[in-house]
Amino acid sequence: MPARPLDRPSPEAKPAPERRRRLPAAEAKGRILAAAQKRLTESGPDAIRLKDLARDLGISHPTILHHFGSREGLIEALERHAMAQLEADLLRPSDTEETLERVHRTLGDEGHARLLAWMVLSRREREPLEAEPTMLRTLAEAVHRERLAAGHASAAPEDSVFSVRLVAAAMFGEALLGPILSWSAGLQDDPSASRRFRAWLARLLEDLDRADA
Amino acid sequence: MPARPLDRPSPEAKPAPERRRRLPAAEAKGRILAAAQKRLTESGPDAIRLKDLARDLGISHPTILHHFGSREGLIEALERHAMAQLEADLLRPSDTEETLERVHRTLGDEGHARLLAWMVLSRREREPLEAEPTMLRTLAEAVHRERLAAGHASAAPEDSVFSVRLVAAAMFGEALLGPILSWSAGLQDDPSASRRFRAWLARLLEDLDRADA
DNA sequence: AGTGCTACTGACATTAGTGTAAGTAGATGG
DNA sequence: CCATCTACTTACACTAATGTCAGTAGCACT
Repeated sequence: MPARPLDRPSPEAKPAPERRRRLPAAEAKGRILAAAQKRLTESGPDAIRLKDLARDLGISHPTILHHFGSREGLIEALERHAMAQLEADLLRPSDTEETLERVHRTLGDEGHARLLAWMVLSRREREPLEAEPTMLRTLAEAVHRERLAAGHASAAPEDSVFSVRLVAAAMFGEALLGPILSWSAGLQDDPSASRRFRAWLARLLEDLDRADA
Repeated sequence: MPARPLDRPSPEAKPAPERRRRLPAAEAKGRILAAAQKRLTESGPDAIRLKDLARDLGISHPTILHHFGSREGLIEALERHAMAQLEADLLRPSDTEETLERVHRTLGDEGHARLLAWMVLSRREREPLEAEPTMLRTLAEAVHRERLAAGHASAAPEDSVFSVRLVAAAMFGEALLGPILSWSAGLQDDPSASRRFRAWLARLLEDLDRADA
């Protein structure tokens, strides 16, 4: 039986005609982005292959190209998407320890640290991440106001900036290297080590808020 | 004139016979690893392409395969090489601020943070980095001894572990995200911001060493 | 000098990955 | 109910990357 490549695949042969589903563009893009992010955070930088991604979603790979133009376009959309999500996740205020836990969830379990790291690594030539959010500034200002309100007389604005910077860098490093750090510190498989560390850090930060240097 | 593909490329046509150089295997491997590391830290994860690497070195790409068996073999060798180098760089003791500066140089300027991040990202399935060094443990023990020696009565061993962990995570994060953090904090292009931050952190750590909680 | 070992090379096979062309079919508005 | 728009598909073209093969040549040893 000769194949008729471009015709519809002979309806009488296929048991289930498998009615094709057609999503609105925004919805399709969203699903593709989510799947790409999952692949990236779970399996690393080399895991975003159009065909694999398409297979995950049960679609064909040109569909992805249809929505994003090119692989590069997908990557850019993914970066914008991830940065927006990260910013939204981080800018909800709460008390110190709870904030650290939330940041840890966002950065660690949800894979935003891996995503961010990958973005930084694959960015060639120092071109800045477009539309850089000014999260840290916002946070630092909030911290500074709190310190003043708490009667911390000698609080310098730069101290607050540095505190926030320390937390950001440390939580990012902890999210990426956590298991390695635990191992390297000799606490082989103590899953609570990371949480105790965050609690310890929260206390340290609260001391900083109060201390009158 | 018919080509004679497999013969030597017709000596009378080549102006300079360009005498071939032959290195001892260890030396050749070392050069290849160094070039691979340079590419990785400068241009990101996708930059280790055998042909490009070979061109950098003025050799042919099968030479790399000859020495490392496969691209994967090269990657593994690169990881071992980098971890050994990192450990050697970090385990030389000195005073707090100087240590931070040295760690920053190693992690930042020399690109070990990028390398480490890439190793973590591309590691599939949580397989541990083989031969994990116990750097942090060693450092934490040193810190703890110093605290006791300085008369810090209530020093708990875990506090030292956490201090070291904080520094490790923070310096790693700072090395990778430094410019982004500066930007995000509103200090656009102040190149000394990162150094002032490290000095601030060094003072904080020294306070921790002395504080009697 | 000759011989053996192996670092190294050019040419090629293979595969995998991005992107294109052309056509199919689901939804929506008239 | 028809026309149009576009999400989506299959088949294919092209490129680039890893890896193989057979052969070349530098270097050490006798």
